[in-house]
Amino acid sequence: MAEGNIRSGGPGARMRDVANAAGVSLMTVSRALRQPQKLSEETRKAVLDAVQKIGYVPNSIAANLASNRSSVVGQIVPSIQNSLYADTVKGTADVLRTAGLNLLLGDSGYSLQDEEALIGAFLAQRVCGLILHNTDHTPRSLQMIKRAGVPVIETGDVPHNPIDMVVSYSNNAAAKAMTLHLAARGYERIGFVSLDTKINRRARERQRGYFAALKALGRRKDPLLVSEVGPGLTSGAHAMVDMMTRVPNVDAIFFAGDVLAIGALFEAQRRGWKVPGRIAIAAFDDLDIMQHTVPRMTCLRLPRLEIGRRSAEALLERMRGTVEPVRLDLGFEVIQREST
Amino acid sequence: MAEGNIRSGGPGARMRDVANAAGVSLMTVSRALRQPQKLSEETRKAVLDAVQKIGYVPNSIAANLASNRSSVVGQIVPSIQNSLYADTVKGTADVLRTAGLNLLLGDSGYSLQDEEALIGAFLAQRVCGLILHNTDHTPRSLQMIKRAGVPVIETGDVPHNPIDMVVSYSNNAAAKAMTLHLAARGYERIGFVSLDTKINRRARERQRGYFAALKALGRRKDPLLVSEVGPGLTSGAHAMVDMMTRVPNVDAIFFAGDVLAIGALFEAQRRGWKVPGRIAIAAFDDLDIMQHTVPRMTCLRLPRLEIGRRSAEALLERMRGTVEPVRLDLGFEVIQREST
DNA sequence: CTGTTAGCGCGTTCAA
DNA sequence: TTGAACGCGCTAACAG
Repeated sequence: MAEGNIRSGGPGARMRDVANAAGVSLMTVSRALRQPQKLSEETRKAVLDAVQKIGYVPNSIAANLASNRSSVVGQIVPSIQNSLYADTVKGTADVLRTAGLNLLLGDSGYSLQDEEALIGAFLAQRVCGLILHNTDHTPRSLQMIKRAGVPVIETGDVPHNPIDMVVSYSNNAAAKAMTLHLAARGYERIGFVSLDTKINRRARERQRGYFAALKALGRRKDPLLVSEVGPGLTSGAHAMVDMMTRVPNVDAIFFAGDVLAIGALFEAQRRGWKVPGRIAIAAFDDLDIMQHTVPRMTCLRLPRLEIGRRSAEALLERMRGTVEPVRLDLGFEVIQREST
Repeated sequence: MAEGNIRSGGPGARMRDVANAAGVSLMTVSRALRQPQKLSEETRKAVLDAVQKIGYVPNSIAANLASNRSSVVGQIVPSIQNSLYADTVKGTADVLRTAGLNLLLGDSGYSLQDEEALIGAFLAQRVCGLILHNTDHTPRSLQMIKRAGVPVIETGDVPHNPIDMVVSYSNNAAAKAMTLHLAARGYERIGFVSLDTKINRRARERQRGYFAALKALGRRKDPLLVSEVGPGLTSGAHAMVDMMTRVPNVDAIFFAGDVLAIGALFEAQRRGWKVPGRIAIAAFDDLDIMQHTVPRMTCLRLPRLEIGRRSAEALLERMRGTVEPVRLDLGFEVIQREST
């Protein structure tokens, strides 16, 4: 566990000191801070004045231990750098703040092993809830969570077998909807580019949604129109060029991952390919930038921030006693713009 | 303080249970987990087996209280959603993880009051260090930090009067360098757009750097060539159009904030303005996207990730006993591309 | 190498 | 409305 840590502060006034300064007992100070209405006005004022004067900062570590409560929520995202997750984290942080809770944040780097390690560390910190942007977990992760009995929110997809609560949208449904949308606009040969479906369930679900749409349309899967690439703008550019080389008459490509679509659009600009004249491009997620590119990008709008907010709220609900596990599908929206 | 929290877990095995199961004392279990080399191999193995079998998750809350150590670092950024800070957070998180430390993350929303509240909450959690992406703080913030005696890193600029440690680059120097660079490339009337300099010290320092460059060049400040706007792509677009309306012969604009430059570039594309023929555009920060736009964007490269990493490392150093406060200026780099 | 004792700073539970 | 005793789960400091 934690090694290179430090003595966490200098002298640091304790509650005892405040009690002495105010001429009351320990408990009175404790109450003044947590249940002010239970004290007479003058006592309360005396205590709070002493707190101010001494500059007392409560020790929530001790409070947690004594009360067996915690005021920290753990959230684990696949990548802090990815602005999509940043939105969700922001939503969570906002709601938690208003409730006086704090956020312990972890980056799993898309690795289930790392997620497991983080879950262990967070449970050791006795978080009062976990928000996982992932629906696959190692057996040990599941075991630890069950044993701890901590409320959990899964997010990022709708799992078939949720651990506890779910706040998300369906990758499958979203990808299917976009594919059908493109077909409805008259595109005949729609390519699909995503991240690695073997290690990334969200990518896999999106690909399944794409296939489901083809089936509904009575079209055949064409392996040449499906590709999986790494993350990043450059990947998107390459994927587009490769696919157009293999299948010259492809007329639309649906990029179901990160910033792939933007990379492709920029590459098309560089090569002077008309979008959507030569090739139509659709993206999965409505990043801010999608409505500023030239042409503006057709995409799906996912409730990123809302997922973070609702997740935190679901946790708060549970803490207030609701037992019914929240299972929310927040849906999505197809945004038609000029790129298709 | 924390209100709507929850009993943090079900039964949850304690160290006592492990001790019983392994037939040893409490301390032996504690040692097996934290100083394995101090135990005989067989004892250690017996204990660790028991830990596995029982599924024991240590209680770091209790450990913290008993040892007066903490394994949590607090980091406060102005905006989690801003990908610049996300990079820094990522750097911090990575280094902390390898050291077994955890990250308590806060979003101050650019407000000193909110920063103060977060600092209070983090100190209550007895964090073993603070990383603040800000060099201005309320008096109460400063007082709390001093009293707590916690190591602090300030980041995001080089403060004249650091609280403790600093890991950053100089906004002033960077802005000056870019302005000089533009002048050296032959631009005569260089505009400057930033965020609000009244509430944002980084913006202020950048503006000062721009003015310093003008002075060094023997050019006059022209108020019409200086503007302050809100954040966002749209702001950048408007700022450019406004400035070009006011000063038709402006030949370059240096956007010293967020994604302003990208918004401007897209607007130029929409209007069919040649970049840099009609107007040259330079950006402050080397977002990934800067090297993919058409034309690619001239910008400053700031050591975002490195700031996060080094900050965490400086904290670790301090915890290992180094008293000398780290004061690092990690510098920057001017990246010349086709937009200027 | 292992165990025992004492207490970290606070909240809970009672009694006053 | 206020206070005293006790213990949360663990580690430090010692003893063996």
